[in-house]
Amino acid sequence: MQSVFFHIDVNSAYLAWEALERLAAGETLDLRTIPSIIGGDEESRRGIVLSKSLPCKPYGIQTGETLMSARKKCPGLVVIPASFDVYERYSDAMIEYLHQFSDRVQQYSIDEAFVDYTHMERHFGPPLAAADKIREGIYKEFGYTVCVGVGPNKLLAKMATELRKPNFTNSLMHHELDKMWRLPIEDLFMAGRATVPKLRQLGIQTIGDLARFDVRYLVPTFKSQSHTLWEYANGIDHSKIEPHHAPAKSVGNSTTIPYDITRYDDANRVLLHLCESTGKRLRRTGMAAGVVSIGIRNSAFEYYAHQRKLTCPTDSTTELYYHASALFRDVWKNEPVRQLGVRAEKLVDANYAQLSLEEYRRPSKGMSKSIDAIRLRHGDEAVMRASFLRGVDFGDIECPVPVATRSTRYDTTESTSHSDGFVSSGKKSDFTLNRFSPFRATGGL
DNA sequence: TCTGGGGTCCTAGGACCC
DNA sequence: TCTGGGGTCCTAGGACCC
Repeated sequence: MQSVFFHIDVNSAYLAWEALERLAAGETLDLRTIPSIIGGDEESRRGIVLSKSLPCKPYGIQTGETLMSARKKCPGLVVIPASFDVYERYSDAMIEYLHQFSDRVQQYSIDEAFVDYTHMERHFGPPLAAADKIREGIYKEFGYTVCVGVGPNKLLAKMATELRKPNFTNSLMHHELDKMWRLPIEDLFMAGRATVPKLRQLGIQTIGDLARFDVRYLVPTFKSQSHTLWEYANGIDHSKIEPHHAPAKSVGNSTTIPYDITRYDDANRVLLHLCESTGKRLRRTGMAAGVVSIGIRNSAFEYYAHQRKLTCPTDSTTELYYHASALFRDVWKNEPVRQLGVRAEKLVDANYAQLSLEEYRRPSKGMSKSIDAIRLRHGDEAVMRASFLRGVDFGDIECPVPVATRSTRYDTTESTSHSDGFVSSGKKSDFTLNRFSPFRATGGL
């Protein structure tokens, strides 16, 4: 029995979903009918184009280019900041819809999914007809267009989706491989920025060139990657649908600062903020970090990271911050910093995480949880760290602005020099969930 | 074009142990 | 002792994806 897979890819996902969300809220203008993009924060002036409407095409606006550059190309461009929580809702609805066609559905990213259609023909007809049914069904049900790729495996289904856009069904079966072989090598899945120049060096220009290449001559350059690349070029892929997203192996947050940070204290406050959001996500998912890492990008866009294994896993903001700050102190080269990141890695179940004696003595863990609870009820700004009260403007970082008149101070009894008091501001605001990506973005499919 | 923010996986070298 | 080899852990860095 020949396997059949579908790959579903939402056309201009963020923009389409944003447009629909606004129409549903009563707006009359459909963003899809004017030159518009979903991009970063306008004020930080460092955003990029994440998604664009079809009318952007004549202006040559590309996904990934800076907002400034896009604006130059099209002065009347409408720029909308991304609302990932909204897009996740639309994404989840689509996944649920797809389940009527097969119980083997894999959410691959926020706007892509795989469906294993093997053995399902008697329910919904031949693959191409079923693929059209999905494409038209999604449009009827939700009002946006998708491309559907049909292939004998996930790789070819995904490659098929790219053949014609938007709103098409394409097939790429084994006997149709020449459709893919004609494409330039950079169109191959896993042939990225670093790999493509090396392949070209070997005289490989198209996917077909790579398919015919003697794999032995790839090994010196690409090592273990050689066989994967060669197999992909030949349409070979044995990966299975993974219907349940695997538990996250790491969580983290990073941010680009609107101006380059040059002071140690400013960097620390950004780190603290990042530790708060990371810690909150850990606690919400019941995980604890066995490794803490920080990432630094300097004004020359060079990136370096540092990590540290913890003697005992933690989900406490204060502990994350203690380590993040120490790591930063260890490696910062005293150069202007434009981006900072904090990651929690080697995640373990917090319930099984071994607690050190020190942890027992500290109130920090319980306190982090209490603060989460207060914020859940009264908003993020209901409780804030005293160190934020100076109210430095971090632009796109949601740095709480002090509004406290009557404040209550909670002191921690921690012995670390990095502890911060918390201040209750009494201000109420809606609680917004931190963006959480349940999706796998792996090296493979 | 001067570049966001979320991830995963692989490799290689050094430390350390037997 | 001037000298082996294998295994594992830790860390840094690079590559890819959306």
